[in-house]
Amino acid sequence: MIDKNSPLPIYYQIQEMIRKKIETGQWQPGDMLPSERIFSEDFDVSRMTVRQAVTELANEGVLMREKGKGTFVAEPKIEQPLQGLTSFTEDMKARGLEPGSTLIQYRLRTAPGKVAEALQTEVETEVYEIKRVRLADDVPMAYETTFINLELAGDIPEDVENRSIYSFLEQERGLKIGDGEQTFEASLANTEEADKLAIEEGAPVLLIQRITYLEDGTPLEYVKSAYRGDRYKFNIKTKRFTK
Amino acid sequence: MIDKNSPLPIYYQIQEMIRKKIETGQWQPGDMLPSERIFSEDFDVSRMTVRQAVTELANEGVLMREKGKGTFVAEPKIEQPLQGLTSFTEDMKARGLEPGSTLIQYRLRTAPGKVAEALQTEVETEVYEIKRVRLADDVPMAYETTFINLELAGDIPEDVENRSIYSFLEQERGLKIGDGEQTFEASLANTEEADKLAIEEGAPVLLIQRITYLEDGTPLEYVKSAYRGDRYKFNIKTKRFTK
DNA sequence: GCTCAAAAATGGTATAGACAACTATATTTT
DNA sequence: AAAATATAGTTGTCTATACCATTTTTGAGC
Repeated sequence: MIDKNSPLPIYYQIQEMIRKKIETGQWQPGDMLPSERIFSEDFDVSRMTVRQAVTELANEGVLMREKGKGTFVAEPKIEQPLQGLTSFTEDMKARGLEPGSTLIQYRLRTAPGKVAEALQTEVETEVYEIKRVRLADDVPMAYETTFINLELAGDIPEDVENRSIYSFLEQERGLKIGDGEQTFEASLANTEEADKLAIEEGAPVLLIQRITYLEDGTPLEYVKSAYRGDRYKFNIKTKRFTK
Repeated sequence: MIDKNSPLPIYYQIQEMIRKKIETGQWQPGDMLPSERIFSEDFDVSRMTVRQAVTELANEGVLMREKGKGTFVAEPKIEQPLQGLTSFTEDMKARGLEPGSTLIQYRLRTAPGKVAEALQTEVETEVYEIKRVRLADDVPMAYETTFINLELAGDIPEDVENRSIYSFLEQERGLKIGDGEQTFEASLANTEEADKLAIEEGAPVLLIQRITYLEDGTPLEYVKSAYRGDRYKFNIKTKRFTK
């Protein structure tokens, strides 16, 4: 199970082993892991090496340590998805609403200046421009324009409207999504937004812009969304880093 | 500098020492730190103890390690502070603006229903209610109402207006701030907000509500802020957790 | 059964040392 | 002068051990 001759560090192998046990459900949330001493005996490694593996997982929130008690599989916090980066689809589901979508525009074009800048490409780069009205329980919730780098994403079928682009790119294209940057801003609905969202011009809208990066740091998509101010609140959990 | 008889762990003392050197500018971004071996000799501690201190700081992004080269003070990524939970004061400084504050109201009162709920206390609980206009380079940026549990925070001097409440509570009260929950919402300025922010009634405002928790999970404060929509964008970096 | 004290088990901190992998510099060889 | 080689310095990984603080379990005595 642990290969001391592997080029991969032992602590890393232990980490992956633990992750797998949790992923496959062999270890359930709340379950106590073998103690560090047991671990080190079973794998014939030093306890400090086990700790190096467990410490990282504890920092990630996968495991919970309690002095004198043991190390446990952490509960998958229900709100955790919103802690990070979510698609509209995932967001609405987490709120108990049925996500939907109406495709307004779907085309390939060269990247506008701001988009090229955000995606760190040239203005000649071909990008998808996808405009959708996003529905929650069949009521307009947001008007969203997505720009995706064609080179990275490959062909995107036009029927994305009813599924999460994220899950499509992850499952069909094997892209690994990493971090994202978002900005939030309050504004008033312009004519187009008011029309698509079925609200009055000048009604409050929450503008969210997001740049999504792959795990290697390459910008994948740039999304501008206008959410109805009267129907949508964005929730996020944040962690304080000591200065 | 390092006290082996202190109740605080040695690695923690080293951590704080490094932080202070960076904060005070004695160590500048890009500077190379003394090597781990030098550190361990100078402080007469084991190298592993030094590593424990440095590892955490590297994880936080304060330091950068490069194998074969050394450990360096990380560039203070402009957006990084906003990755976590920041006070208005810290936020504005990170944007290169001079934070200021005008005290509008400062009193003790029993907690209103929503506040009691957010702070997980009873409505009879005494809380501070502090209303402040927050300035950036002397221009109104946000109108903020803070509720803080008296029992947890103890007496708060009235001159908080010119400092960060966070830093006061951390430094003077020894409270350790943990996570926070925030909601973002677009709205239109009501009469009071318009007056305090020197904008028109009905102008767009970004409403941010935040509950701040201590490390042990106890709610410490509940803050409602109205930011000028024409002057403020909230930036955040988020990380995607695999489902 | 109950209580209290002792023992065992657990994670937290710390040591002293070893070798590996990588980088930069100095030195030698060509 | 250029290239190859050695050398020193750095972080990365790992070992074996020790003691501490907290929690749980055990067991003796009642």
